[in-house]
Amino acid sequence: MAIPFEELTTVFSFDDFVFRIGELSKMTGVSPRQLRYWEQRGYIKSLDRTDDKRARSYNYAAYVSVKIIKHYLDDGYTLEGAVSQMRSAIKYLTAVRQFIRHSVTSVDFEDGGAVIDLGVFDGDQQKHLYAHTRGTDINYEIR
DNA sequence: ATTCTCACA
DNA sequence: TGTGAGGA
Repeated sequence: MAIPFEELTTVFSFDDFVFRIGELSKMTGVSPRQLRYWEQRGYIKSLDRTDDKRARSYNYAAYVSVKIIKHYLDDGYTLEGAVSQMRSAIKYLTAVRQFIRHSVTSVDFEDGGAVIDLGVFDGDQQKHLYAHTRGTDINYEIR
């Protein structure tokens, strides 16, 4: 029984994850003071604050950005350098994510491994490219 | 209990 | 960037 990948992506939305500054701080090891400062500098952004919500809130995208900045910061980069690395990393991640979103149409399982449908392969759009994965080993098949 | 802004012995 | 004040 193949799982329709698109349904999973609509049901499982990362945007449903929203954190406040204290939570994001614990999740990333970055102090609330730093988070506010980074936002002031335009490095990260919090969700729009409506009249009733005076406190900042962050989505998953913000979490990823902070996590990446923190990574390079710990690696010895300056804040500006870490932010630069974060921006390019986000570009790569976005490109890969988009590719996967549009290429993976379904996933099935056969004898312990996954069979991932990578969509139409030929110009006539009659055949699909399948990736058979077991662990880190990947074999391709046109069917 | 948390978060916010502002100022800085 | 940290910290404390004074509010909400």
